[in-house]
Amino acid sequence: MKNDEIALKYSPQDIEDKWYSHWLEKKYFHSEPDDREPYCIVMPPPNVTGVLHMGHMLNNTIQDVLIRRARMQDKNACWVPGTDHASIATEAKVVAKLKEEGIDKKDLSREEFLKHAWEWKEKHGGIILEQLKKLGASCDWKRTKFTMDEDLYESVIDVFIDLYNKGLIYRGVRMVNWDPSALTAVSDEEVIHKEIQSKLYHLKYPIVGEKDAFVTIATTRPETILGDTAVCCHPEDERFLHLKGKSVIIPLVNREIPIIFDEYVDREFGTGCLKITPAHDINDYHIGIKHKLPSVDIFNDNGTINEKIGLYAGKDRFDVRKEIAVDLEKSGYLVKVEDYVNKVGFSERTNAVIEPKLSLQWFLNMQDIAKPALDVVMNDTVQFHPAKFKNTYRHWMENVKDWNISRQLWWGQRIPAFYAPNGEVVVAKTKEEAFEKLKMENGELRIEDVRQDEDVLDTWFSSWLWPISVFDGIRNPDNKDFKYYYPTSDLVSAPDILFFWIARMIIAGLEYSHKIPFKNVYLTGMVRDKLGRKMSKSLGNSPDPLDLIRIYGADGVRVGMLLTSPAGNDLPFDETLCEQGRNFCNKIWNAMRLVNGWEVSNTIEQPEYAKISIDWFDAKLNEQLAIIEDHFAKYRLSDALMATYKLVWDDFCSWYLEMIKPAYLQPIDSDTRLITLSFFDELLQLLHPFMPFITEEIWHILGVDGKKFGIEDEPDDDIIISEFPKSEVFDESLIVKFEIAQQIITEIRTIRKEKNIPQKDALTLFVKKNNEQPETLFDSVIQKLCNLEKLENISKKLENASTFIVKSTEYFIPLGDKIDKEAEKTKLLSELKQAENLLHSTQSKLSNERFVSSAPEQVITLERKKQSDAQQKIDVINKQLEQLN
RNA sequence: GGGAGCUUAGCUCAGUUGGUUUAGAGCAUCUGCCUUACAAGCAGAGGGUCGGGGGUUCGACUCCCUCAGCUCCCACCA
Repeated sequence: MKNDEIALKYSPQDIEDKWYSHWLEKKYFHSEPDDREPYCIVMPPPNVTGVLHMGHMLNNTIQDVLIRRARMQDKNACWVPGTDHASIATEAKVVAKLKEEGIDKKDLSREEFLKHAWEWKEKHGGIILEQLKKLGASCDWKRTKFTMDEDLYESVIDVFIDLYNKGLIYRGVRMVNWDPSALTAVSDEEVIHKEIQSKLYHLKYPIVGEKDAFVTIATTRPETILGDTAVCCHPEDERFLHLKGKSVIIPLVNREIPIIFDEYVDREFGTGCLKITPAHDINDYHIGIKHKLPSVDIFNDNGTINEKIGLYAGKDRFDVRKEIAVDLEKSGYLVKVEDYVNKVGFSERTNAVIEPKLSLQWFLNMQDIAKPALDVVMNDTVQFHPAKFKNTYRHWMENVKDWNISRQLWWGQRIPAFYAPNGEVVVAKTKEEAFEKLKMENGELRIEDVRQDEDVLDTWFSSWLWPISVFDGIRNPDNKDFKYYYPTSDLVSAPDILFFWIARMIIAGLEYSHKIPFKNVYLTGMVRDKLGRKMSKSLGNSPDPLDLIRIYGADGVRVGMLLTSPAGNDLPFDETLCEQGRNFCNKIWNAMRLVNGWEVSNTIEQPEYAKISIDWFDAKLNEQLAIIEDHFAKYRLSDALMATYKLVWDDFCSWYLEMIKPAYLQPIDSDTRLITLSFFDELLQLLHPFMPFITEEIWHILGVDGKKFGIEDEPDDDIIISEFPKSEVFDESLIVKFEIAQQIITEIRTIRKEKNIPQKDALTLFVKKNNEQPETLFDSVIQKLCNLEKLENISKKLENASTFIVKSTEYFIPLGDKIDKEAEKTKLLSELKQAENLLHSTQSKLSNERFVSSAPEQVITLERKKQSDAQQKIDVINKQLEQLN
């Protein structure tokens, strides 16, 4: 393609869809087992009804970088995408949608409701996966899975039955976290405790048989007095010992309840006297059991007061709290109200205030199966990046509680437990199987009387099998895919689901495959806004990722996401990051336009400056490749990107291309052009995992290897499947020598700027060697970049010249009357001061006997070198100063 | 109430087992340039007593103690 057909600026819109379809067409994303080394990532399945947010962007960009790089390293890369049925969240959405249509879930049968839910899933499910394509995600879409797919569903049921048969799953009445909005129990992990500004109500309970005598209790939840069954004091609290054996009357309710004594009570807190409501508080529940108290449940499932007591029936718990406070005050039972901060549990999914509730649920005993999962993380069989999360993980695993796995919902895997009318329960895969089992106990039983449990399983009870079940490894562990891809390589996730998901996947992996599910866990941070707030829909502080892609291009956004997000660190997101990414795209684009526009000459000789520039960049490239490899090995993707960014922008564009580019309208020799194109190719390959679209486009504009080297029958491959660059041995001394040249060039540029000398006016540079041999290797480059008509060695100082010193070599640029002696003098004096400071510090070290005797040889040699360098520099500067005077 | 981690330039972060001249990077800032690849750019420059205090050491951003501030996780104190 000729340059006049190429846009002046990179325009991503034109090319992203083109290349994405091309990649799909060529089936580059699809993987089948073969004899290569597998590299596999299973995508953390987003909620099927979700839309793409910034967290997904970050997470999936990282996964795509890892997958694309592995693919280019000739591993068999497989990225399995999919979605999660997210039972609570999806069911809540479907219920809300039906409500809008005037349909109440209560009026629907289970089958009717599920029909609506599946319709909703078909309509909205998968939007998020389509959005990921815009980002460039190179997932194996043929392997897309859904946690309620038939095979995954069956795997969940099989696992439930197996765990039940092993005695690890049990059913029992426990105090659980009840979500009055979703109308289901949730696990401990699904409850988020937040500090809430609330009130502490002090209430008087009249003592039975004593006139005008009361005990005062303090509570944050006055509405629960309806369910009180005792008042409790500390057995050694002298203030209350006289109440032993007495009773009190619950205000308004007028029920008589005993005064009991228990060491649980904190004498210092509140009034030192506690009301006991066993049905609605976990502590009270335990005290209730201990003291054999009755339990009075006062709530309906939706958080309204039931009719048991006859007061406030049907009213919401929070309305009643206000109302009862007023009523208590009116009747004289309210002593005072204090402001008080306490922690309240909220439902992770619905944000409703959790109600502790006694109910019959299914639980998984975690104690024993968690142990091996703790070990594999602590001994780094599964590696966490960053490793600091090992601590958090250990703490949770060592204190793991039984997992409430039943949910009072319909959307999900239905619990395979079946009941006979007499209450007998069996766990079986089908109703028929259950019937057979039940019939052995009860010959009279008819299959119509067998009833399946109404509840479904926690969503995480299906996603904990994800890395296994996407390959059908539960039902069919000997299948080819499972044996090849599992254990997967890397998991990219966020710390907030460390327990929900990651820990449980490791547990399930060890229990059901006897292997770890993945070797590395990369934990990203949270995407936050500029003010440090978590991005959320309710705050409206989250940009629409697709808008960002439209504005900055997918590659620009990817770079923006990755630039400042080291593993485990939060990403303070700012659109200017995407701008930086877009600018980088443009920089690469323009470098392409330069290289692409050159006329080639087969006759001209390769200039000296080009030869040495090529040697230098080759060394620099390999040096940086080694560094980038190291960053990747340590999962430091931001650092890998930044190193690549600087290599491309600074070393390649700002230095190398300027060093070799021919004068305007002059042709370039073919050797230099070819080697430059191959450097460009390597850089594009290095960039490709981060910036897939622009690199594929430029790769094709510049022409693949075949065209470039005049070999027309080279296969016409795409960059996506080309080979990722590897570092080779390089000449480090070239890099060090060039650094000196860079200093000289910078000094000359500074002089040009200070003296206002345009680049087109040629200068002369004189070099006077002092103590060391000046480096001349890059003289041709210095001459070219600084537009020097002459570069000459001299043995005497030069008058009326601007000077600078690099190492201990003096450089002079004759400028005639442009020399400002005072300014030169000031410059020299400040340099002198620096050198003297350095000299002093080295001298004081070296004159310290204990330093000389105890520091290692190397350090002392270095210090001596510093000292002599400083001394030399001081001498040179002093001589120059003499001359100025 | 326990536990973990963090505090280095205006912002976001590097800084490997204490010793690489005067602690680095990107962005931002300032100055000068529309120099035919690129103003979404080029060139140059400034900016930090490494949170405070103490200690160990010949030597501390790095190790120890202490104080302060921030963050996260866990926990049934009304």
